[in-house]
Amino acid sequence: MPDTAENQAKEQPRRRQARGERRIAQLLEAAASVFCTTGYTAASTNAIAREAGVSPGTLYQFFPNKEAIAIELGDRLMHQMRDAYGEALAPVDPATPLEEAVGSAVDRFIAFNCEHPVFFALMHGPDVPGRIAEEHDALHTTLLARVEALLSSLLPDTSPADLARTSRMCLGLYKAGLELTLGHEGAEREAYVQELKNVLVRYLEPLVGERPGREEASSPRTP
Amino acid sequence: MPDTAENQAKEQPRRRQARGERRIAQLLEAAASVFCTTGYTAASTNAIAREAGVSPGTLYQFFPNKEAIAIELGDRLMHQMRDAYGEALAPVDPATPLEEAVGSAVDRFIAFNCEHPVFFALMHGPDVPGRIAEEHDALHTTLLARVEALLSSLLPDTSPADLARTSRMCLGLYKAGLELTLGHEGAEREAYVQELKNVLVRYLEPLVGERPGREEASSPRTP
DNA sequence: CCAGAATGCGAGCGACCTCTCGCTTTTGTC
DNA sequence: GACAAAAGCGAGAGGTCGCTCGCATTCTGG
Repeated sequence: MPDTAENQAKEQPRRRQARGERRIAQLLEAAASVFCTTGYTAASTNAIAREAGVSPGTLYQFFPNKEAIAIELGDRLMHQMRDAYGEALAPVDPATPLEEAVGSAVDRFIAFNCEHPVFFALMHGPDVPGRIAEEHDALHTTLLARVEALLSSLLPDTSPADLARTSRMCLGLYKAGLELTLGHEGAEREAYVQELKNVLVRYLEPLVGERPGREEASSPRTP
Repeated sequence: MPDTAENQAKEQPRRRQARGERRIAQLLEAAASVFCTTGYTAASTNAIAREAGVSPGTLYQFFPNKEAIAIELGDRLMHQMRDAYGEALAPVDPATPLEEAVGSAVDRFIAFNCEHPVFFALMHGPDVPGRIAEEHDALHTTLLARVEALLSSLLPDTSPADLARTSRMCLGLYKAGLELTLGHEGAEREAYVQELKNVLVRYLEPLVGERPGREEASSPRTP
């Protein structure tokens, strides 16, 4: 199969110059900024082009439509996340204290979301259409599976239904804590992160309390 | 001041016939349905009129603009909520067990939101413009103040900053639990309500543990 | 019963948004 | 330097949506 014109739907639609790659990065950055402040639907392609300092026509030189911008942005973020924190929830040494497991997982994901606030904006808005919602669902399912795996190793004797419910609950609590965390800066942000950890640990502690080799540790506030 | 034409901006803009009141209720019901399925911004006034079985012109006979529909809907819901559950968070007998206080407050608000899913759609979407966001903020502030008052009576010796943070956290957790609850039906819904109560109680328990006349009660799962 | 107000209609106006198209300018290659 | 491909432009086509306006119909008070 020769690399003719009709092969353009796969991988490399056409040859890009270095300038083009730079423009793409620039446009994605601009899109991230606009999506963050206005959300996906309210963000106009003209506004994204203006933010990037190019004409609307130039934007459509590199993206077939508005949705593709969000898709590409989401894909790149997903890759970055997998590269940086792919193992965040994977290793589940049953001997790890609950505080430590929860704390490190929360820290990793909070850090990523603080560095890339678009991620939350894209994955949280109820206004995203088709394809992006699919990405959202895929991510949610992946995360849910990870959490479920982690919890099932911590809570071996729990029914699948309870496990699924508890996992969803943990994800929901994390999302709520993330929203509060992103809404604050500096020391206050740190405090919210700590509160989120407290919530999760205290929620899960009674469920794993029967595990061998664990002592009771209850610190009412952060020491 | 006579009740002339220029007095129409207050209270009763003009005289309504019974048919008009019926149409208004009908339009609001249709709007609630459309808002629920598509969100506020994506909901078109033509779609609302179609859902109500009237022409677009008729809709604008009763509402000056799209925003006013949401405002009126929000106002009516707020009134219903105040009438039905206004006292839900108010009475704070310090002798009340934490489980009971949290449980009844959660039950009341969950019940209201289950009966009126529009409420969540209107108050949750990040796409709502100006005035509705104000209503949202007002409600949030009110609820926050109530929670803060309730917690301050349970936790007398806590700094105002910690109190505010804990209150916000509780509200955020409630919102997360509400979303999960609304996403399920029947027995599963009940289970999520119970999990939400567990989360809140376990989160707050260590903070009120020093209160006199309380015994430790830790039930790993719902009995 | 009738005058005037309230209700009801639906084509269509203006604003905005996504995306296109013909064109010029820049870049890489021989 | 010549030439093709890529990058860049911006007016505007085509479409949707909020909302209006002129006119027809139904109600209500005197």
